[in-house]
Amino acid sequence: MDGDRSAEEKAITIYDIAREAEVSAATVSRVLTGSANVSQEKKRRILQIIDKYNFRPNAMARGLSDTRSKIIGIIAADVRNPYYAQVFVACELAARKLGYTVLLCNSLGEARQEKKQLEMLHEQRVDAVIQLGGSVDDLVSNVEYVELVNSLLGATPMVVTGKLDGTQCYQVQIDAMKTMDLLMEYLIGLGHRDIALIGGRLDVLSTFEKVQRYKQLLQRHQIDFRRELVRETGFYDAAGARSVMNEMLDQGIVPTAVIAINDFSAAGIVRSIVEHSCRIPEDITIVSYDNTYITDHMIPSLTSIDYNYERFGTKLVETAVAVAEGREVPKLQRVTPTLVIRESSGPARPGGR
Amino acid sequence: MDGDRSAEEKAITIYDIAREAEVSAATVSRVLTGSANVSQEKKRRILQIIDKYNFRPNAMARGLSDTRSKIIGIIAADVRNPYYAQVFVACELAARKLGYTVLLCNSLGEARQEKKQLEMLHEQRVDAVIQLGGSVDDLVSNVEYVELVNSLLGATPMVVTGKLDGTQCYQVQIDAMKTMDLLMEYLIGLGHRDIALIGGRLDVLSTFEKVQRYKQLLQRHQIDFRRELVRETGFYDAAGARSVMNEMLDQGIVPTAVIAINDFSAAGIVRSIVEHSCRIPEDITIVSYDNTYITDHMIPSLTSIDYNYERFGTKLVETAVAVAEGREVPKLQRVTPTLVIRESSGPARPGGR
DNA sequence: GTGAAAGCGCTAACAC
DNA sequence: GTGTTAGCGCTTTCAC
Repeated sequence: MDGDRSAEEKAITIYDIAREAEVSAATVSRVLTGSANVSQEKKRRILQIIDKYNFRPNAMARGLSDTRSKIIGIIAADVRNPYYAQVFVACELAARKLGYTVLLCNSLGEARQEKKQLEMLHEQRVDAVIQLGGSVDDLVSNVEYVELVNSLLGATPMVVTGKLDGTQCYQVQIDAMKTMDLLMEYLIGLGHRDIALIGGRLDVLSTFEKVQRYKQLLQRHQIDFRRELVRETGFYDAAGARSVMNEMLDQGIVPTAVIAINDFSAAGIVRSIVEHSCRIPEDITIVSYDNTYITDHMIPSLTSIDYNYERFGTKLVETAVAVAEGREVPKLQRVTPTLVIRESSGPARPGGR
Repeated sequence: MDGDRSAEEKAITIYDIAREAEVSAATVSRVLTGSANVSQEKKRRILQIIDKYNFRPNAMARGLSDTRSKIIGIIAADVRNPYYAQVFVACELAARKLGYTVLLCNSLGEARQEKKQLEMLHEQRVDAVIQLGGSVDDLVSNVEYVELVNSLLGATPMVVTGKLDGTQCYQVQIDAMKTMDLLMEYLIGLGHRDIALIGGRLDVLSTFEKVQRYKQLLQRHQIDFRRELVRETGFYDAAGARSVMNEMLDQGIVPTAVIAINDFSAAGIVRSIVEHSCRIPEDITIVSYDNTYITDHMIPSLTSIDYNYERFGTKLVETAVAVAEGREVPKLQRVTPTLVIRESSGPARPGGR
C-alpha cells in the first residue's frame, strides 16, 4: 500500500479522528486530555480509531494553547563527565515520575554556548531550566549571563547547582563545606597530618569553598597549613592532576594523604603515585569527590564522597516543577554528602611528616 | 517594579513588538526569519525593540506553522555509559553545526520506556529520531516495537545504530566484523593463540557478530576453537566480567590474551587478573572495545577499539537531517573502527598454551 | 454530554 | 517593501 514515500503522507490530526468517529474535535480532545466526561460509547469509538492510526496529538499545537510544554530544559557542562551523567539521569527519572520530559544541552564549558542554549530552551518554552555546572559554578558570576537570565526569569524559572549573583534563581547545592568536613575528619582520624589537596580551579565556587574549609579544619586541629600541599591544576581531568602530582613528588614533597578534587583527578594522581613506586594506601592514602563508577573500576578502588544522585536529581526536578507550577519553594536547598570508604585509604604511614 | 511574581507576566509576542515598532506582525516575522527584505529603518527599529525585551519567538507557534521543529530526538540506552555519552555529545555537536537541536532520552534498557519515549518524541514532532542502542541492538527485533516504528516512520524518520528488522530505518553501524579483525590480527601477530572473549550477551547483534567473526578468524589461522574461552556474562559491566574471569582462572584456564566486550568489562577482568597475581601484559594481555576515557585512567592503560566518535556522530546526524529534509541517503552506512594500542597488550608469554 | 467557535503565536501567501 | 489574512492543530469557553 504505502510505498517508501510515506514521509509525504499528511499527518493525521484530531479532526481526522473526529470525522471518522462522527463526533466533534472537541470531544476527541476531551478523551485525549481526560478534561471532561464523554459517553462511554463515543469514548470507545474514538479510542479505537486513535489506536488504529497510532495517533498522537501534536505537542506544539497543544503547547500553543495551554502554554505548558511539560518539558524541563537541562543545561549541563558535559555529560561525558560521569558526574553530570549521573545527575542528569537522576533528573530524567525524577521528571518522568512527575510527567515531565527533559531536554538536555551540553555547554562544554563555553559561555557563549550556554547563552545560546538558554535562549533556545526559552524559545522552546520549556517550563523550567535546570543548570548543572558551567557558569553557575563561577565564584564571581558573569555579568552578561546574569543579565540574560534576569530577562528570561519571568518566563522561565531556573534552578542551578551553584549560584548566579544578582538573580532570583533557585539553588540546590551540594554542601561543599560538609564534604570537606567528612574527608578531613576521616583522614585526621586515621592519623594523617600531611594532607594534600589537588586539582580544580579556585575560581570555581565549590573548589574555593573546599580549600577554605580545608584551611579552617587544619587550624582547628592545630596542623600547620603547608601552601605547597595545595595545588590547583586549572582543570578537573586526570592529565592535569597527574603532572601536578608528579611535580610534587619530584620535589620530594610526599604527603601521607591526598584529596583529589574529583575522580578523574584521582585517576591521574594514582598513576603518578604508582609510577613513583609508592603504594596505595600503605604509603599514600587517596580520597576523592563524586563517587562515580570510576571509583569501583580502579585498583585500588577509590574512597570517595557521594552525593546520593537520586536524591539530588529528585530535589532539582521537584524544585523546578514546583516553581513552574507556581508553588512555594525555598530559594536555597542543600544536599547532604556522605563518605564511601573503599581500598584507597588507610592509616597514615608511621614516618608521617 | 516587577516583584517576585514576575512569572505571572504575560509573555511578550511578535504583536507587542510590531505595535511598539509601528509595523505589522508580518514585518517583524520577516526580520526574525530573514525570509524577505525589510527597509533598513524598520529593521533597525524592530531589532532594537526585540533586544530591549530580549524577545524570543515561541518555537511551538513557529513549529505549528512550518511543521519543522529543527529538533532531532535521540534515544540512548544510558548516557551514564561513556560510550553513549561520547556518541551523544558528538551528535549534539554535529547537530549544532547544521542548525538543529537534540533532545535526549534514556531508555535504561527498558523496552516499555523506549516505546513511550519514541511516542513522546513523535508528539514533540521532532524532525527525526536517532536511536543509540537498546532494542535496535537485538539480534531478533521486538515485533511490537517494529510495529510502532512502522506506524510512525511516515512522520518521523529514524536512524539506528543497529537494525530493526521489517522497518525502513536508516542504519549507521560500526563494522563489528572489522573490529574483530583488527583485534585478532593484532593479537595473533603478537603470538597469541589462547585468546579469550569475555562479556556481553549473544542476543545482542554486535556481540553475536563478534563471536562469529572470532571463530572464523581462529579457523583461518588454524587455531582450535576452545569453547571454554568464550564467555557471555549477560551484561556489559565490570562486576559480571570480573566474576566470569575469576571463574575461568580458578578453573586453571589461563589464556595469554583476553578480549573484553567493552571497557567496563575490561576493568572487571583486569581486577580479576591482578587478584590472581598475574601481570598485565607480561602474563596476560587484555584488549577491549569502545576506547572511552576509562582506558586512559586505568593502570595499565587499556588497548581498545576506537570508533572515531566525532565521525560517527556526524554521520548519524547528517543522515537524520538529510532524511528529514527529504534528501537521498543510503539505507546502510558503516563506520570504520581503528585500534588504539596502549599498555595492556604485548607479546604472548613464552609458555603459551 | 456535546458541538461551534474563538484563540494560542507564528509564518506564508496574497494583495497593494 | 509592507500590511492583511488565512491557517497550523490543538484546548477551552460557551451555548445548547
